[in-house]
Amino acid sequence: MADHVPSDVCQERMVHPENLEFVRREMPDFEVLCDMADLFKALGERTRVRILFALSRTELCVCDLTEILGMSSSAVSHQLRVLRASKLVTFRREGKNVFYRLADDHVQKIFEQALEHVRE
Amino acid sequence: MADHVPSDVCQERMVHPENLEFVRREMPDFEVLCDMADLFKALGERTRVRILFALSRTELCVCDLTEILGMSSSAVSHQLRVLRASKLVTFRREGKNVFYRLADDHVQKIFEQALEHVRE
DNA sequence: TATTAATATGAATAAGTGTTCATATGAACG
DNA sequence: CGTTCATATGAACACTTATTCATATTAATA
Repeated sequence: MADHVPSDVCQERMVHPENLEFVRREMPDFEVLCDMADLFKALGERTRVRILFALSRTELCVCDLTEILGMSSSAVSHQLRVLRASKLVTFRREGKNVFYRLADDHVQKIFEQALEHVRE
Repeated sequence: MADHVPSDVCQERMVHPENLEFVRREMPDFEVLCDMADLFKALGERTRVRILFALSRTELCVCDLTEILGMSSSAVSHQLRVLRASKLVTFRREGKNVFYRLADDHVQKIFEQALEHVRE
């Protein structure tokens, strides 16, 4: 009967301590994980995915994007703001137009994996 | 003065038609893009990123996850539900425990790219 | 300078989402 | 069978967010 008597420490739950330690050792910092979540949050929206996919083909001005998406320039502009904040796009001004492009090619690679996952 | 007279079609905006056509030709279907957005939406949350990172190291039961995250089992369970719905995790039952693991390794590759993007 | 086109932004509203709390299910075990 | 532990789920609340509308900015141009 003695074999289920708790040790000096309280029994708690039936966890797997070796797993806990292993995982804790390898987990990135909480902040880094939050930054990643924020990045995915920026990617996790219909309009923004469509914008990014369009920009993955070629540089485009806001006006082009409104045509491609069939949305108001205000709505597009608000979403571009989010993408700018996440450093997913950069832009340059040329006269009255502002041209947007992808900030780097991480997005493309992430999209490739996501496409594969979706198409299974 | 005749050179800015509209043609038979109304003038609309100063878009770049060659870009529009090029992008439209290459864009995946709207549905596919929505599925991708939903995938990123599932990835775009602190708790879920932490869960997935933990599972990327080893299979874990819900109880282990509550310990690692320092959260209630209810909160964890609700998030696992979302991850299940997005087919990001699978699970198997073993007695009273339910063990979760990543559904495939797309997530790992996506995480690698995201980490690189965050660390720049 | 006044006007117009392209883009940006603030406020407001409607829809979505994460956690907690209470409760339910499901399995082992006395 | 009744209890206990592990997990799941429904409802509610607080919080976030995407779009629209109105308005501001910025640049070209008459």
